[in-house]
Amino acid sequence: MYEVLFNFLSKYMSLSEEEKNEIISLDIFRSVKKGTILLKEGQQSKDSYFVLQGCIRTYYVIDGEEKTTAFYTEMDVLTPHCIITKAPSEYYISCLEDSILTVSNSDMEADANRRFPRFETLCRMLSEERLTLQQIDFDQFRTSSPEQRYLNLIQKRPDLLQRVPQHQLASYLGIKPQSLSRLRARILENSKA
Amino acid sequence: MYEVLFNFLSKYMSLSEEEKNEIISLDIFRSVKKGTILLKEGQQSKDSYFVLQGCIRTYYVIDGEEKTTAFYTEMDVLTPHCIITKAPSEYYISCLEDSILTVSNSDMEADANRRFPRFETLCRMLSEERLTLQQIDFDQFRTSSPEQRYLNLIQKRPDLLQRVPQHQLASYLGIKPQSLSRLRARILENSKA
DNA sequence: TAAAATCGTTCACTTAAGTGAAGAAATCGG
DNA sequence: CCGATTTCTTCACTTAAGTGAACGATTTTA
Repeated sequence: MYEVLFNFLSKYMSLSEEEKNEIISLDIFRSVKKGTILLKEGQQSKDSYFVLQGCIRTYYVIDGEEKTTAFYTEMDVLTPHCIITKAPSEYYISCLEDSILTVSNSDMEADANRRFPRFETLCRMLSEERLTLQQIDFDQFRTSSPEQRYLNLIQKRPDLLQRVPQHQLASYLGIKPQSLSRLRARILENSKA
Repeated sequence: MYEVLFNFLSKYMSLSEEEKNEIISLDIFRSVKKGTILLKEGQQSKDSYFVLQGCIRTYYVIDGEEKTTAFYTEMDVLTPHCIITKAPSEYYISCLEDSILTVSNSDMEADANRRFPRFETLCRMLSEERLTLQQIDFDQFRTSSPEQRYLNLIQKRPDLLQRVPQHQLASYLGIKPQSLSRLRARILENSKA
């Protein structure tokens, strides 16, 4: 299990055995059942998640409707907004599948940053990279139609189509479930003709 | 001029006179005329920008049409995607108004990160904060209609309505200029009735 | 300052998304 | 294994965005 984590980290830096042991000693793995709510609207939390296996999602409840805004799968890091904004959470985090996560407290991270410059470098690089990749996603979302977004999703994250209910994908694409259903029928129709 | 920069940085950490002098010695200020293209599609660059005064924007050219995806105004930092992706730029960066920027090379930043742990901490905090704020923006964009996005823009960045041409705002809102024009007329109509 | 380019609005028409309802299919829970 | 819920699709209708064109109004620039 640690191998998956170390393998991920090795993309950014090589770790000494000592450092690996230090990480292991933190005992941060957690198994989470499908349906578990990790964070509720209004709550505050200091926990960040790294997905080793499975899928978690964030969603808002607006006028009684769930609006899914992100899916986190293998090798993704989720740091709840409320940790940065220091305000109660505006959204929910829930577990879409039985998952294995690492859970790290922001105090632990601050401590690690203080003690290991290399850890801080890793965090800086990771968040700079995430920021840019997300900007690219946002740009793409802004500049394309729902249909293009859907076709793009098929290319970029085909696994989501298999593991996520359609109505959750719909709000992720910025439309209603009925529209996604219609849009899919339209695409199928056009590819036939 | 340095005061504006130091004032910004003081939100994150206090700087010693030595550190301030070090920054001054880098000589990174640059005055840029309206209309100047700072980066072209296909080019690579190592320069990042901090806006002290003025406004710059990023835009893609898709099917011959400009699609504006971001505006950077006072106290905003723009790190071009190509620095992180290490690929040619997919978009343009252009100067909307006569502006005063700081221009920093990514080699300089890497050097500063190596020499000053505090600088690296600052960069980590800034990019973690930017990442979260941008996620919130993206969530809001996903979960709202063009009209809601426009009303939201009036609240959040009223200055943009004054300083940016409408057709650039339109693509920023994910719609066509004609639709923005109509949408504005509709809002005005409704607020009268 | 005059010609050219850019910009914003409007119009008529087309296309696609939102809405509310209904029903079939799949999944879940006891 | 069966009933209940959830999920997905379809339909008819409404609303809003896309398209192409036209026309002033501004701004640019030569």
